[in-house]
Amino acid sequence: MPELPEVQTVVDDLNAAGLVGDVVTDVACYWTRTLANVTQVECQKRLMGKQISQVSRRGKNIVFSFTGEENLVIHLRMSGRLHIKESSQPKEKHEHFILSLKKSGQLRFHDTRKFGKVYCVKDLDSFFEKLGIEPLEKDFTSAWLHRNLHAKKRKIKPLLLDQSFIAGLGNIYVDEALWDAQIHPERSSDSISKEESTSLAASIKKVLRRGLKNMGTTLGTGKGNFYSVASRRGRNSDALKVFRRNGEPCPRCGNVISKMIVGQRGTHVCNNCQTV
DNA sequence: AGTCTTGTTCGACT
DNA sequence: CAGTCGAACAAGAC
Repeated sequence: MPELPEVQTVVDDLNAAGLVGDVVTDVACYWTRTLANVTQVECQKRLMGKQISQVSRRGKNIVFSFTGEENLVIHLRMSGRLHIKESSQPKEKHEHFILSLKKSGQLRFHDTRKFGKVYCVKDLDSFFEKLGIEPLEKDFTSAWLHRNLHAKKRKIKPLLLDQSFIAGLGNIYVDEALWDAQIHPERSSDSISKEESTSLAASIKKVLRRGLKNMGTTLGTGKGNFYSVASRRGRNSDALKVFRRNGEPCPRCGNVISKMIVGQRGTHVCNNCQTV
């Protein structure tokens, strides 16, 4: 569920909550596979007594950096959420990982579908080695996009979803960006012209920044939907133009928005103004 | 009851 | 090697 704007919203909330400077007093994991690359015992051994020096984001990953070359990386995948609670509050069914802190209480990782992952990482550079470019950083330009689209021969949508190509885009913002740039999701990457690359790069930044401004996209009311740290919903769903709007008129041309499968993912498209 | 899902990875296949 | 496809992970929403 959470893509770049949602993950950044969570990171901003964690920073606003004042986690930086706090110290780890305990580590607990209740679903073995959540803690992906270390055992609970090893994670505990490595983090106990360490102080949080920074909370940041890389792609869809949340990075807690500690003094003494340790990091905790959390990927929310489909249904992960982070909440800060008092240790006296009863543990909920889907809270699978809990980091206890000296001042702030407990950081709890809640994940109904259990796809989320927590990693203990010393060397962030090698951990993120295969992760692609950050779409909101200044090295992500239309020239970069055009050059790299032409280095591949893949359908544009699955390529944009590939985290080793661009880090942080997911199904919602890719559908929105392709609609905004008027490019059909099944176009071959090497068929995208220079002009189209320019509008696509601009559209990607535009939809991500709008999602960020609206503090993320929350769809529906289900438990698996996006909620930020203080269980706050994102307001970006009203700003979506095509995602889950199949059957509704395209806001640009009035043609009915349709839904199709591209790269095994549900895909929303206006077949009139997104050119094949 | 059956189908779908906002993410990622792996192996089989072309 | 490059790319595509289905399955797997797991639970809930519709």
